[in-house]
Amino acid sequence: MERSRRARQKPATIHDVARLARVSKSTVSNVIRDVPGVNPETRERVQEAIRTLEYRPNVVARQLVQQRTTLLGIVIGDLSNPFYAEMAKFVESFAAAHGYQLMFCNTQVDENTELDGIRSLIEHRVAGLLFLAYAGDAESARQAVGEQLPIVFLTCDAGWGDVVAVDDFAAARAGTQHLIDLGHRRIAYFADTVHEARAERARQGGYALALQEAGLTPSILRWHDRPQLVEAGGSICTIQTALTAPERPTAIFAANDLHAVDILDAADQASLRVPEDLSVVGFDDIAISRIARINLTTIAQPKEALARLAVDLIVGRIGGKVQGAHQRHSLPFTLLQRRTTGPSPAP
Amino acid sequence: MERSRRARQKPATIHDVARLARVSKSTVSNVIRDVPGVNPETRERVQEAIRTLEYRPNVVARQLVQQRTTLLGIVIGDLSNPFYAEMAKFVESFAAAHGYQLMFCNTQVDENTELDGIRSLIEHRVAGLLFLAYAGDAESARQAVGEQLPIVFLTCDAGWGDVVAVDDFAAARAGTQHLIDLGHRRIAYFADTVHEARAERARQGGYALALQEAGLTPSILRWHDRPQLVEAGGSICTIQTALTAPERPTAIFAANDLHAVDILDAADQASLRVPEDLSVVGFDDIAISRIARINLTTIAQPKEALARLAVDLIVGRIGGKVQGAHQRHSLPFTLLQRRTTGPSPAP
DNA sequence: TTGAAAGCGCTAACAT
DNA sequence: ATGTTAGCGCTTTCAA
Repeated sequence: MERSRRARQKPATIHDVARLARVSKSTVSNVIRDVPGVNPETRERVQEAIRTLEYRPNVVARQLVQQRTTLLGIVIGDLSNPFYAEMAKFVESFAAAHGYQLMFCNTQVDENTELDGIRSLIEHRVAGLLFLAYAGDAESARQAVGEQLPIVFLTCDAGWGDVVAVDDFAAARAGTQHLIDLGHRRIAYFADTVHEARAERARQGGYALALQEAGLTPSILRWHDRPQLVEAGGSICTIQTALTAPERPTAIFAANDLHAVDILDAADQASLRVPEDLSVVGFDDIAISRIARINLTTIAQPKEALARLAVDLIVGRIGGKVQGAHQRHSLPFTLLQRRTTGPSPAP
Repeated sequence: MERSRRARQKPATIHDVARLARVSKSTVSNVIRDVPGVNPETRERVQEAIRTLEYRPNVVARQLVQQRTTLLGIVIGDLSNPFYAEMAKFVESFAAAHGYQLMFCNTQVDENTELDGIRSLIEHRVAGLLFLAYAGDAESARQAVGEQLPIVFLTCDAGWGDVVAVDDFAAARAGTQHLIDLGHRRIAYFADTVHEARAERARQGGYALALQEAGLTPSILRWHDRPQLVEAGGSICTIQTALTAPERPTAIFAANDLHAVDILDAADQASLRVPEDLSVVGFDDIAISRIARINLTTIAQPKEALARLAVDLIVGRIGGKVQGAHQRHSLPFTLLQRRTTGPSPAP
């Protein structure tokens, strides 16, 4: 018993199976891979041997000889944002349906770790790379990746590789327009901390255009380093101050739902009523936004469709079914009018 | 140009580097692995070649020859639960700090897919397996895994492998006792849908014991298949009915924060005031529970410490630094009294 | 229908 | 200080 345990410390190999079944490695290989034309009797003998040895094919060896893996690298900005977690979940399930596994790399920490993560993914010879909101420097990532790998940017964009996303610019414009239509004149944008990201810039751009068309003045808020502090037009103050000052915004368009919830929370703490005193629009439609206590007006992204398309696309590229120049897929967004937006308060 | 592109379709190998640098493969290998005793000049020549060829060591080949990987398999119940997403994030970062990558497998879908996922992880020769709330059948998973792999159950338990978790039983008991101390007599438990899981059973057990000691009668609620419908003591009704019936509970202990938020939402829709009419206690302390609009009384788990310990443990087992029987680490929980619990309403 | 043999890219003795 | 060699476990021609 003790002996057989020890003996099995090293997992059985195809060779062990072949010996036990008294066939050659090739025959075992044929059985494993379901190649037709194996004598049923032989097949049974091999399978018997596989069972008794608890043999598990070594994918590492297979990958080496086949010169390809069924691994997809996924780079996630921040898993603790439910939007990305949900996206990752969808991606995982579609990838699995195509026979791909996910190696992942969450990389909020710092830019070098991030690059190391990407490098590690590549050294593992992932068949493709999926970026879910990459925040780092686009150029250095591009260099680390090189040319020989299908890349898909999902709900983000770095200017190279395929892109699957909603039209962030149009979406932000629509969200802002909704506020303008409600009569608001002082509408602020609550920016994401990752201001380099293209998606973030596009959202901000859509916001700015809507304001400009209405003859209004943009005003950008963003978290400062320390909690509860925001930067607004170069000066720093508490979020409560920003929300209650004389020239306070009557409406805020937030870069994402998490930020919108932060605003809601600050408003509550400043005894501001939503939407009577302050309207808030978010972006993403995460699960929590739907409950009665939040009931956030937001731009919904079609998460499942985005994930499916991204996976189909990258799998297509890997298999050579998709070729040619970078594609750009823009899926429709939806403005969900819930209860955090209402008419502008009288001046 | 076109030619050089084509030429680089296949990534450079150690052999290419050796040829270009006019040394042997071993020397290149020594340079890559930072083996001391390489002539500085030679080293420079090799590094030059590596740069010009954009050479990236093939981890797959290395893994094959070294007979080990630096991959950790992580099985996640439900990534869309922020608790698991946050845990996964911590695990990823500690694993990366130890030089390990994560292959992941989210598997709510169905049990077979789940087993396939585990099998795939094993065939990829992950060095260890981390379970974050495994929901499937413990025995079949155990069989799929076999004996030759370090396993750590993190915030869950299947009765085999190391366990890193809080004392779910004691925690649930404490949470329930808090409600009892507030004078509540009809306290229900809102169960997780995954009732086989040991952690879930432990929580339910702690709840039951606290009630029993106080001479009160347990009552279990859980989601039915269709939304908004719950099972309570064999009968099925809407959640609103369950919360407003004559014999309604005045307090609910929920299996996790997500469920607690569901209760809050249902209470809002039934015009029940929290905590005046209904007290609610959760479990996990996810980020959203902290905002003013939720302000959920809950049992907090030390997420970062749990993740760190789990990773240290599994890395220790892999490296042989940790040996012997399965360990069971119980980390302290904290009852966070916030604003969803208050005195029982007068009868 | 089965087997023999070459080799995927790398590491790790062992020689030189 | 560097090179030679023998595999790691598998797939895949090609022969038998």
